[in-house]
Amino acid sequence: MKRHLKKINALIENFDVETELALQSVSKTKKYKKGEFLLYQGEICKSSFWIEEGITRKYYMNDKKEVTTELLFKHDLAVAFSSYVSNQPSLEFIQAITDVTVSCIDKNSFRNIKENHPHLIQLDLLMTEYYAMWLEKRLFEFHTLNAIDRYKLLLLEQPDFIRHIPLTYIASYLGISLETLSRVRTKI
Amino acid sequence: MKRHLKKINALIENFDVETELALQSVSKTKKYKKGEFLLYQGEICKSSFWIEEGITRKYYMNDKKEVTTELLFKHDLAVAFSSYVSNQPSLEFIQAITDVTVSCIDKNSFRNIKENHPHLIQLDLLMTEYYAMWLEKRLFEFHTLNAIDRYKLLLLEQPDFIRHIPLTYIASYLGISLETLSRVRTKI
DNA sequence: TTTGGCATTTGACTTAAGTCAAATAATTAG
DNA sequence: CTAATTATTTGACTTAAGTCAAATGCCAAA
Repeated sequence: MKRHLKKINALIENFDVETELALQSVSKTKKYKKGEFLLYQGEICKSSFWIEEGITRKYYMNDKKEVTTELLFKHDLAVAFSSYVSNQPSLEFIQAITDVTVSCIDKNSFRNIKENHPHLIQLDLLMTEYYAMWLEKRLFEFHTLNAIDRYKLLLLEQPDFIRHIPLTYIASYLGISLETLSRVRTKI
Repeated sequence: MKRHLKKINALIENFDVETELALQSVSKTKKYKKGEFLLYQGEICKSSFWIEEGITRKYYMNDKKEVTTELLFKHDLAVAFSSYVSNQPSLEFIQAITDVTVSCIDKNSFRNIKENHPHLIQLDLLMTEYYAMWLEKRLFEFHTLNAIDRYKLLLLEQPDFIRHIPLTYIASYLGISLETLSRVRTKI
């Protein structure tokens, strides 16, 4: 996964000036306050959000309960993927859980500039591959680890981030109840 | 998801003859007997397998138990994705569960011809998007459905599954024990 | 600095699904 | 066709995690 991020960075480093400008031309800086929504469930996701600062999460409602699907930090890309790709209403919300600054990239404009900038379609592919690998990893962890071990792994992989996030979100991200998470924490 | 498959097909229909030939030049028909392996755990996945005929599955071992990650049918693409993308040893086996015929596409050759055939990188992107959406859907189903409903959904979406596939594989694909699956089946 | 509202923990109980063992049923090989 | 093997079902019991309710901790605004 890390290796793949390096590939992505290497590609971006090698962008020619034109490509860089094109990308800038379709990007727009936006700011959201803690608690505000970058995307609502039911909306079609028409842009991707490159996190410049702060933390966001993706989640959906199931049975009046929130299921957090992803936690996104500085230099992550927040998108309601299926909605973005297939132009269908999003099942997910995207919400700022701290004040955030994002670089908002319009989807249609990005599609347009991809035509003339081969590096950009490569970037798109690499990012999508990265996301698919991340999803595979997440599925794998749900199948092979119990609540305790999933929490331990999260601590291991994202130690500092976890500090700033309410346990409710972490529990729902780990797919366990808040109470179970609380109990897990005492056992570590 | 269906809409996305249509996009993929539309793209393939519109391939120019050169692209088509290039693709053929890196493809090679192979046959496997029931039970044989297209890929072993630990191998680096250096090709993708387009299923022409038959059924395969992807699975890994966890605690001496098999976890089936994907069942693949005619016109599906079987790849150990993370291994393929990041050149790391595969955690997964790919196994023929009936006699199968596949069109085996060499990864490096495919990467080479992508350079000169822009349609092919578009194809790559669309296929990867499709896989990522499928993974999202699978995660969603694990989080929102219990054993009974996951089985019902499988019956609904892939009725032909059940006919040709031993229950052990179906159970491990649904993430439940064989016994639970057996009990679920009586309750339908 | 107090108060009201979240966030977290703790306790008692329930439940979905797993495990282990054994009994049938269905295929396959000889 | 029959034995052997493999697949599936059934039963009794266990367990990880969920639920509901209450207690405690913690911060932020008045």
